[in-house]
Amino acid sequence: MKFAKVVIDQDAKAIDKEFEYKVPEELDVKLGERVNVPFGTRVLQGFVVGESDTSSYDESKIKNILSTVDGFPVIKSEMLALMNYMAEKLHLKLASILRLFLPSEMRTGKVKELLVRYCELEENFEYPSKNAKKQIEIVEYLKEKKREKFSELSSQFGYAPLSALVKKNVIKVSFEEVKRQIDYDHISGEKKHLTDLQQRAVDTISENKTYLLHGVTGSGKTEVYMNLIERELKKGKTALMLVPEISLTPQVLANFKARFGEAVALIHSGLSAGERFDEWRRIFFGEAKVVVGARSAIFTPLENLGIVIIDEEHEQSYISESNPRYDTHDIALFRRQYNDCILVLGSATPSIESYTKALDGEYTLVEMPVRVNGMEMPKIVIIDMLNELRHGNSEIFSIPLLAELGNVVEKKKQAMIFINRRGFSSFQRCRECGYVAKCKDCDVSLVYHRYENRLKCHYCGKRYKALDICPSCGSHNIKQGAVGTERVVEELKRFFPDVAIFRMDNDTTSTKGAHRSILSQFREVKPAILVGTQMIAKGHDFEDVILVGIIDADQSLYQADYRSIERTFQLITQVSGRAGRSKDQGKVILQTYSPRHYVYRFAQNYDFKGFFKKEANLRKVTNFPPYTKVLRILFSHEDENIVAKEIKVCYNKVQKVKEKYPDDFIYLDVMKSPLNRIKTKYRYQILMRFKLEKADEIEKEIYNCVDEKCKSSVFYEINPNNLS
DNA sequence: AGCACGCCGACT
DNA sequence: GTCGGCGTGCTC
Repeated sequence: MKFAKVVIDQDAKAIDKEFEYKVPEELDVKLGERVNVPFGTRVLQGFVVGESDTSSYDESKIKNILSTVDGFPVIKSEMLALMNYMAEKLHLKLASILRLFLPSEMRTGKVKELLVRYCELEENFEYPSKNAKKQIEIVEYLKEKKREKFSELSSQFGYAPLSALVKKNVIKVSFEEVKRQIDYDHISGEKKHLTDLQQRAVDTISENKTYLLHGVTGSGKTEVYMNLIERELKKGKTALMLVPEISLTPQVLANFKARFGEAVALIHSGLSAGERFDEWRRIFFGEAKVVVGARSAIFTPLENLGIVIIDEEHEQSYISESNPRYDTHDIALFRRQYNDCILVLGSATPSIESYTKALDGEYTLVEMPVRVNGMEMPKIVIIDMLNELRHGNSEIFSIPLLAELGNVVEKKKQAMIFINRRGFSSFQRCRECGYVAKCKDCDVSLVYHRYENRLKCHYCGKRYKALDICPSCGSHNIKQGAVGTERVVEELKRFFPDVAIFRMDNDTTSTKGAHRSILSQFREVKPAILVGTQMIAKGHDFEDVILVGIIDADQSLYQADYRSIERTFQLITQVSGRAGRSKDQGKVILQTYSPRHYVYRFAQNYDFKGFFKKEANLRKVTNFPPYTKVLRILFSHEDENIVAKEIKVCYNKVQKVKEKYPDDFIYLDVMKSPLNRIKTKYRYQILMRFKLEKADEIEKEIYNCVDEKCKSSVFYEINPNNLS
């Protein structure tokens, strides 16, 4: 290599490209290494992402690489390929992609290897004098043990005699790196016997392709995953397993640690900087063969990958919504292909996208329709809250829910109350007839904006007057806003003053470990009620929970988002899984103002296939993904005039593209983002929806529309989850 | 990003 | 005259 292509490690659009440098003879620079390079008047760090014998730039201007940073390539070749893929496909900055591949600790340099001082006796040491009793003890101890931690000796015999021995050169001190230990629950790792269904799944998932594992809650997917991983390990391969929120699922980690021991590395946001740094290096240098982690773990540098698993593949947390924006599925598919290995997407309620691909043959469908213990799913009772109102009950809780709660208390069992509160915006609903305002053009629910007292469509930006009279029945009884967890706890205390009530939401779990602590407290008390948001939907299995109450199931149903119905189905199924893990069949009370909505009928019968058919058909006729593509381009800048002007220029160009493909575009418009100003930056967006056939072609043209040197920062998002 | 260069106003 | 404002443009 005479010339190296270097990406400067700076998060700026203007310099986000490859710069060429000469590699000096005496310097051994490898592809993927971090290097220090002269850049303008400064010295900056960069990544070597390419090499060649010739240069494509004025050679007299090409400078020398000054030095290497780590002495080995931190970016492996798979990740370089992934960088190029992500840059082209997702239009992300090269530097920001590369940063995903390294623990941030490596760039800031703040975290170092954890070094521990070890003590050993010098070869020809002078025996301490008779008076120095402690020193003699230490020497005798070391004669026996040969080697011991400085801190251990110090605490056992005292610091003074120890340091005296070191000073007299009786004891030699050396430093050794120790990896930080990560906290997890210890359980026994005995291998469970697989049911026929599980065994069949393990046997089926054997070719290097993508599988969608559709297994009902309690069908024992984790055990299947572990067997698959074991098989790959036996072949000398490595395994990557992603879970949605690892801090919420401690038992998954405990299971893996018990089964695979030291071979497991853990990557998630709850780790301290030092822990993450250590785990990353254990993976990089091949010590760890199995990685369990949240979204970002998809970028871990495991080599010789045999299997990638995405558990609960439908979860929203697999999509990164802050930059760089990416969908874990795309990255997993890339890595599967690159390594020619197995990819398993597992879920009790697969996403419409994934299930569609499975039916189309793109993924192979594997089904586990029965629970391991043969137990029935808990019975779901749908309560019509309008009916409750009509009968004079305007409380948060329906009569049947109160009755069931009373029953739980009497039996000294446990209940969970789930509040489906997402985001901070809400819809308006008529309390008489249940009417919810929808956008005329988009068929999504309108979102109520308090400051402006208006209803807005988050898809097309159209604004409507807020409701004061119901257009459907003429009632003035319009309600908005969501019921919070705090309020529910208050109300519960009124009805059950002597029962232990726990609350779990963002407010009560902000400190590290709070989550686990609330759950373990709850476990100890009977009778008890746990009130919480999404985060109680996952977590430990509680044997004594025989009742789950869903307060306002509609909350997620009327989100201004084409995926809201799908999400509601997933949520109900998941929450219901919390009830009846024991001998008693559990019960679910689901309170809704739209009892006739098909999502509840299908959820009640645990009929995923029926639901899928209905929902997929709706997406088809309303032209939403997976049958079309939604593309959002978000511009943001401090100066509102600049964003507005720049996005207008861009929009005009996109319109030209639309004219070129008149039959493919379903929708195109430009608007302020619903969250117009965030962190002093004004946000404007172009939204469009087009058919799939020529999507790649159209996308390419769209990307060319954006002026390379515009001042606003620009983000692209495909099929965004929310449009704020 | 961050630094140099450059072209304008008000100061010892 | 010259010190310093920040607009523009470049960095292999």
